[in-house]
Amino acid sequence: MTDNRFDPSSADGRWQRAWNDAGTFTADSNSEKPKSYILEMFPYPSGRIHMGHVRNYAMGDVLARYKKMRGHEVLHPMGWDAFGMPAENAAMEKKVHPGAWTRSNIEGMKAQLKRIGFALDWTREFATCDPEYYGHEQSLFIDMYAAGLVYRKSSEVNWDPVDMTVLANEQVIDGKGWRSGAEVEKRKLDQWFLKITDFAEDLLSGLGELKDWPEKVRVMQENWIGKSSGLEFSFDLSNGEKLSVYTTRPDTIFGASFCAIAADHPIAQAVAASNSEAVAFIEECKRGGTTAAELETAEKLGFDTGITARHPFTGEAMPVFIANFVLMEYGTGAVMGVPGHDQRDFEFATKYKQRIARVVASDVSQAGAPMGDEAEGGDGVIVNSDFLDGMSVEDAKADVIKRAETGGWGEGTTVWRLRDWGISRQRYWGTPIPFIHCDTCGVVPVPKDQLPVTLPDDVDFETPGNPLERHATWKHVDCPECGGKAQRETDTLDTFTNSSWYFLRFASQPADKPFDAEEIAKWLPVQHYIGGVEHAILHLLYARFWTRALAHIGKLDVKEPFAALFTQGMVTHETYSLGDGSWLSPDEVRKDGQDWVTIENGVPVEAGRVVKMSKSKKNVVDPDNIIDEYGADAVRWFMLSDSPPERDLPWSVSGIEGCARFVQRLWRLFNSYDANAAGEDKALARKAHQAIVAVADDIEALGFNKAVARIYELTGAAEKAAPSESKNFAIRAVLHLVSPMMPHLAEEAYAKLGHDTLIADAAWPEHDPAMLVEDEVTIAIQHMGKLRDTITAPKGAAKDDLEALALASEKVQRSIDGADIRKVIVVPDRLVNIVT
RNA sequence: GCGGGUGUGGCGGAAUGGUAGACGCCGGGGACUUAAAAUCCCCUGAUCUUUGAUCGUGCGGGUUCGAGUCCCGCCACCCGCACCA
Repeated sequence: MTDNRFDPSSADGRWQRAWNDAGTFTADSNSEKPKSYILEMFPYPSGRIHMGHVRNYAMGDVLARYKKMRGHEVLHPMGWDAFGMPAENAAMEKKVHPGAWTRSNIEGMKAQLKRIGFALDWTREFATCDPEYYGHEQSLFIDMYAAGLVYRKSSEVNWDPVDMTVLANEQVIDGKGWRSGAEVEKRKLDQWFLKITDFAEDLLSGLGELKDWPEKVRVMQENWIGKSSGLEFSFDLSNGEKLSVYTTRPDTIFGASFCAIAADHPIAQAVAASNSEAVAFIEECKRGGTTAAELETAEKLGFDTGITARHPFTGEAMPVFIANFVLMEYGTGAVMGVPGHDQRDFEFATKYKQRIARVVASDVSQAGAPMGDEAEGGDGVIVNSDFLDGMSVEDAKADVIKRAETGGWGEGTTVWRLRDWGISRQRYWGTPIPFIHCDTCGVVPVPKDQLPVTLPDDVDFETPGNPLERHATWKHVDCPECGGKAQRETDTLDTFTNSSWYFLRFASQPADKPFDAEEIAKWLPVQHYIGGVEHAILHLLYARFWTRALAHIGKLDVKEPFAALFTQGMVTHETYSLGDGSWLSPDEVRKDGQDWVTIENGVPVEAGRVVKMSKSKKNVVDPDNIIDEYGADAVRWFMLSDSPPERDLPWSVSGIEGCARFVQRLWRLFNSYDANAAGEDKALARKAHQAIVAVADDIEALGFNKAVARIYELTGAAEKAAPSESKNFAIRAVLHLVSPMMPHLAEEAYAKLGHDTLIADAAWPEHDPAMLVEDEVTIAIQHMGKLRDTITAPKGAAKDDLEALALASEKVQRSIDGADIRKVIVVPDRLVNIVT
């Protein structure tokens, strides 16, 4: 260690050990201090920490360290979302056990995280594949079962033929498996479900209170829950049956000219039983693609069943079609067609020559106005609708619902897009569902004293499918109730279950139960939850649901687990390709003048778009290599600089070099500290006090890029100043302000200044409010709103004085050029604007 | 189509309706050095007739003494959702 250079390779590890040995970041639940729970979404142990993790955790780390400096007891834990398919895929490809693969990844990634110096409480670390953790999860699942929140039903599932597993609706993207990309098939299986729909209303209304969540995420969840209200009612059919339909526009009922049912609607199936043309049509419907582009262009197709439906008011007989645009899964799987006021119905009616009537108009006088070439969805008054004529859309909706309910042929209902959460997975590497199937007793929960139901180790992945299913002995057990021969459930829980309550286990981890409600109450809700926006719907909705469900069954007194959510942007990097579709990694190319060439043989390379770092594009930069070269603090600083945290951050070599230079620049500044210096430098002292306040405000608002800029400014000012007491104060301020971001450098300098305590334990510097105000200000002088001059005036100068000073300016007089002054606007301490 | 977001120098980006471009990167010039690295200093939105002026925050209007910021109407790009009745 020399005075002129800070050496991260020696200092980083030394301070990391010091924090570890002192237990600096171990959270004390019994502390009297105000508590802060700072959490970043825990990683899946895929193998390596990537830059996205580093950025995510650097943000949380600054918050955690800052809160600690502000006198809070901080809980900032870390663990591993360790169940999941990649481990099984690795098992198949590399012939390693999923557990061994996962454990070794955890070990490596933990070492990587430690090298970055995060202020984490490692005493609370766990992996979701620990039997202790998933055993408690099984216990909670059994509790939910007892409370009626878990049920089984035979249902058609999305079957991924490659991964050999069931997928949740959310895991099916454009009809393909989210991981394998394989075309998803439909299969009927007995499945386990969680009743998330019981909480639909609550999950929706709760969003309104999440003021510190991004608007975007709340809207996405709102759309996902998809509440709509309308009328469900039945048509009498010509074959004697009834057809139930759902509509959000009962006010347009007089505009109905046909009915349409889904291809897999029971009535459609019945028609198909005796009609081969109907069979062919239904087949065709099922073949249709489900991608956005296909749906956009897909023609509305229908098949006339020959059945008619009787209009409840007019008695008109309306044809019933099987139609390709009606979904069995939503509403009743059948709709009334109102072509005048629904675009899909309009297209359908145009093709199949159905009546297109106007029943809503801008004004009663427009009742006879012809329809245009598309449906009219707008508001207006009801026309051509008998007793509804002249009513507003809203009034007519209410009136029709009332008449239906009075007449007993329908009722006002709420329909949700949200479905119950199918949690069965035909997979090995997950939490075993703790139930036993007995021929005599049915489905029986595993007694709690027999938990955890652990995964067997001796499994093979040579054949596709679920290893638990074909294990020789694992599933064969005695029934806990009758003692007869029975079989274990071989499905495991969806991995999203594991991440639905891990934040509770971090806060409280007793051995004998999942968590302690009183301990939870000390920490929850999480004050800052930080992670990627890709979890906006699934993980965050499921976690909100679990928290509510556990509160509902009396395990908790918390409803919303995450008070504030922050979704950070991605780390991006330029891409390099040879132009033939193959990608090159950043360390295979170099810059040759303005162009890029390969290092190996100088072949020209195309520099492509700046996109998220990904293995497939090979534009990945490994944090370990960067830390080796520049040290942890430079990487942390880069992750926080420049881009606002919610936006993407483009990685660049010159950027990290700049950060590393700044580390050394700070080191030189800290070394210029002269304990014997005397005298005041009021301007510098003022800047330091202002920075103390501004950086704190910026960090609290998660404006890390702005905090960084202010630290640069204060650093620059301190560097230029001559030695003085004020300069020393400014240096100490910079040291403290930068310590959450560059903790290693800060500790090293803090020790060098003679402290034998850790700066991590130090308090945020105090500021003097009197020092925040300047005593001189620069006043802008404008003529007609255009800047003409600036003057320096004492802070708080009188308006008249400022006006006089402004008019005395030669530049201003030249600009006015003798014109009549009509008005002078004076904004104290800001500007003077002369209007002529 | 619906919903949300974003548009400011060569780049990332600052700016309670009040001096647009803070801060960083890149680039240019200089100092130190035998030389290099490191470091330090200066310049760096555009244009012009350059001690100064004009233009300039996606485009077109408006409100205002004053608009990147507020209002109206557009455009482009990004993200999410989607035959959801």
